[in-house]
Amino acid sequence: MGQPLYQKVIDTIVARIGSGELLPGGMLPSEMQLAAEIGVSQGTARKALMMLEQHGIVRREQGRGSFVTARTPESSLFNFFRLRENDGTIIRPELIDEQITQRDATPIERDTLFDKPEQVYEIRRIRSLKGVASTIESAVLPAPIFAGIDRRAPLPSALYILYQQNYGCIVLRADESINAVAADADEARALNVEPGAPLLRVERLAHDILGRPIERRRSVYRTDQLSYKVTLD
Amino acid sequence: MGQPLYQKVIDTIVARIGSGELLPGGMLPSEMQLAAEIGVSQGTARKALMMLEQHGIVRREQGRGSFVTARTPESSLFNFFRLRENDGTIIRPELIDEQITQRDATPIERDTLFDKPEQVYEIRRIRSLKGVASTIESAVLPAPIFAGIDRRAPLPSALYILYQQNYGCIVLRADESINAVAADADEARALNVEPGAPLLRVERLAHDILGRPIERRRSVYRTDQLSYKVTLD
DNA sequence: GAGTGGTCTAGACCACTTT
DNA sequence: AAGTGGTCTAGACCACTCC
Repeated sequence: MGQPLYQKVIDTIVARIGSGELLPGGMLPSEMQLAAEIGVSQGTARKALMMLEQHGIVRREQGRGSFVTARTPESSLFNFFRLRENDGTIIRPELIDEQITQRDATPIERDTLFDKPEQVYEIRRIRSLKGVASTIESAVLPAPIFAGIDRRAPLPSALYILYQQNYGCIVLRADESINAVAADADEARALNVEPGAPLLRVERLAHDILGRPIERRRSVYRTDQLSYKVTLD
Repeated sequence: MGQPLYQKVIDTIVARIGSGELLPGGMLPSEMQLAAEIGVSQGTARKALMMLEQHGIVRREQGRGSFVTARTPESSLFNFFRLRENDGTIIRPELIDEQITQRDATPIERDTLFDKPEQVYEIRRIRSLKGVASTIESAVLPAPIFAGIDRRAPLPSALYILYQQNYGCIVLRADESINAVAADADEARALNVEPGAPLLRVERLAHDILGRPIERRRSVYRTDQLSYKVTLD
């Protein structure tokens, strides 16, 4: 055997999720069923399920079963939206403005997004926090994967739920690059600050359950009242 | 049994590390030895060791053994120092200036640091990246735990190695709160930027292997050439 | 009561490192 | 050759959920 048997179990389950055979929130076969199907022992199926749980791909509940991780609007939004009150309280963003366009991919977009798309959708949004316009976001998606997303406006606040429910893309990881920048004229107007005021710029590349880079996002935040909070380990 | 047996194994090992009986980098007993010592099966000792490995507390190597995680200057520094080149390359900071003082703890320091210390050490440093003064840092430590650290100046660039090797504190987790701020007069002078220029302010609370909050740190970074990079999942 | 995952054991064989 | 961790199996009992 070139690879461990539990890896075969993992691959099988991830493939079934990716193909839509297993839906987010849906129940997986039990340890015994999986073991019998794939031809391994119950302990090996168990190890695979535990590893999938560690990766956040499945959730296991004693007495009930194993389920494909369904990111709720709450968990999905706040796992990747890190702005918090200074005491750590979560805040619900509210949509102020939204534009969706389809256009040619820039060279860097084509090179960094999955499958090197020639066309992308760009979702531009301005959202408020606690009644104050606080975020400007631009999300860029490969058009082949998210076909027709421009006809779904207005989009929900939690985009990743939309990706999951309508396009089968479960976002599990995002790499972010953070800088302090001075507000330009457009940003100052949209966020109601002075030009040159310090803003937090966050550039993100989000990956789905198969590790495919499926979204580039650039966000600009006011952080005079709120903070970006993260844990390192 | 109120708690799982593997938890007993974990607690035993963590206690031995915390007490100095097991040193960072040192070898742990084998799975069989641990099982015999604590009175569990080899599989249970194995599970405990694997969980400790996931938490980054031990490292396991096939054919060699299990070892207490020794954070090298490289891994320790760059796991918690997130400034990178825009392409992700790591950068080695160099010390420009350092001051260590002992003083009364502020109320918030006393309340958030381990054991509510009345006295703290404060380490103020300015460091350069790629030849440009880029970071101002202030680390605040409980004096009872870090007794005499003020006599160790000049300190190494990787403070967490010092904490580990001389005070038995292995830093494994840090909660950070990030804001974009405008440079004040002092910061502008130290970092050679205009007053009001955007800077990244990072406030950190670092916890050791026992979960004790042992350092408050406030850093201010220039991010015009570099970026703070982090992965969310 | 039936089915699920959680814990624990005992043993086997393999791959790797060290002596 | 001896010792280590890595994989895999088979089986037991428990705690929990659902019917």
